[in-house]
Amino acid sequence: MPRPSRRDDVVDSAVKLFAEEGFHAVGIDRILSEGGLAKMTLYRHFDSKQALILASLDARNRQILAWFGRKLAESNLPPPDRPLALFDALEEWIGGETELGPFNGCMFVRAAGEFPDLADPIHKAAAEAKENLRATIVSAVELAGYLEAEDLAGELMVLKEGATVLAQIHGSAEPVQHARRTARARLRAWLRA
Amino acid sequence: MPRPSRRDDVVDSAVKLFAEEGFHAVGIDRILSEGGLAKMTLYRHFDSKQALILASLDARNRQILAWFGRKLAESNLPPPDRPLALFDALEEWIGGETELGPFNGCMFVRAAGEFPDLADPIHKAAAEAKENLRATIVSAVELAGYLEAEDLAGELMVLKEGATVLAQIHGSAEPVQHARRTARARLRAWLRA
DNA sequence: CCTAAGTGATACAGTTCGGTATATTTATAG
DNA sequence: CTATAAATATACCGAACTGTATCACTTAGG
Repeated sequence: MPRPSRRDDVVDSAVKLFAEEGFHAVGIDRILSEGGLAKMTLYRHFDSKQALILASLDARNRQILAWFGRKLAESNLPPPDRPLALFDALEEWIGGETELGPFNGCMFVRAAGEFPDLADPIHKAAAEAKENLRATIVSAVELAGYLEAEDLAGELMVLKEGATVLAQIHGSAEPVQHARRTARARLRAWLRA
Repeated sequence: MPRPSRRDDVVDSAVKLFAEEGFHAVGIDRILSEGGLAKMTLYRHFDSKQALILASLDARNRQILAWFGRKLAESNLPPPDRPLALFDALEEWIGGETELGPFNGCMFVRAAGEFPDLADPIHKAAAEAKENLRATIVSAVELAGYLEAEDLAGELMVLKEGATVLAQIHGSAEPVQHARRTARARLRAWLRA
C-alpha cells in the first residue's frame, strides 16, 4: 500500500486553520480549498468533521510534546533551574520563529473552550493533551532532582497555562516573565524544603 | 420613555447560552427562543450578533468585577493573606452555588479563543476585561500593604488564569489548590523583601 | 379615541454549513 | 497494457445561519 500522504495533507491544512481561526469558525470547504484537496479525499479518511478535529488535536499534541520535551532536555541551565526552560520555550514560541508556527494560544485550551461539554470526545482529547504535558513536566522535574515532583509540576503547569492564556489575550510575552519569575522562586523554595 | 427591560432580557439569555456553549456554537434563534423573545426585538436594540456579543461581554465583565471585588474586600483572612481570597472565590465559583451561575471557564478567555484576531472588537473587549480584573487585583494588593503591587498582581493574575483554565479543562477545582499554594508562598516571600 | 412605539409570531432571502453522490481523471501494481 | 484503487471536480441535499420584512396585537400618552 502506498503511503497515503493525502491524509496528512488534510490534517496539516486543518491544524493550520483551526489554530489560526478556531474550530467552529473554519468550515471544511476552506480546509480543502486552501490545501488544494477534494472533498471526497477528506471523507475517505475521516468519518466527520469531528474525526478530523480529533486527528488534528492528536497531531498537534505529538508536535507540542516533542517540542517542549526537547527544549526541557536540551536546556543549558544549571540542573535546578532546568524546568525554567519551559518558560524560555514558551517565550520563544510566542516570538514566532519556531517550527510550531505562529503563536495563537494553546490549541487544546481553545478546543476545550469551544467544546465545553466534559463528555465531548474533543474536550476529552484536549484534557488528555494537558495531562500528557503535565507528565512530561513531572519527568523533567524529577530529572532535575526534585522530590514531590507531582506537586511541583502541578504548580508549574498552572503558571505555564496562565502565561499562555494571558499572552494570547494581550498579544504579548510579558505574562511569561511573571510566570518565570514565580517559577524560579518556587524552585528555590523547593530546594530548601 | 419606559425602561426597555426587553433589552436586558436579550442580553441575559445571550450571556447564559454563550457561557454554556460558546459564541459560534449558539445561534441567534436559540437565544431568542429560549428567552421567549422575538427577532425584531433583538435587532431593534443591536445592529448585529457581534454587537450582542459585545454587550454580553460587557454585562459579564461588570458582574465578574463586582463579584471578585466584593470577595476580596469582604475576606476575613489576615491582611497579608487577603489576596488569597481570589482563589477561595474561584474555588467557590467552580463549586457552582454562586450568583455567577455554573462554572464554564472564563468567558473572556473563551471569547479571545474564538475570535483570535487581536484587532477584532470582541477580542479587544476580552483583553480589556482582563485588564480591568488586573487593576482590581492591584488595588487589593496595595490595600493589603504590599509594595510593587503591579508586579505582584501580575504574578497573581497568571496563577488565577492558569487555575481557571485547567479547572475548566479537567472539570476539577484541584488546580486552584496548586495556584493558591504558590500564591501564598509568593506573598510570604514578598513580605520578606 | 387616536396615534405611535414596542413586541410576538412568522415567513423569507441569501449564504454557508456538514455531508453525499457521481462521474472523470490520475497513479500504482501486476 | 490492464486492472484497481485513490484523488479530483462538481453538483447536490437538507439544515442552520444572520439578517430583513410583514402583520397583528398590546400598551401608553395626549
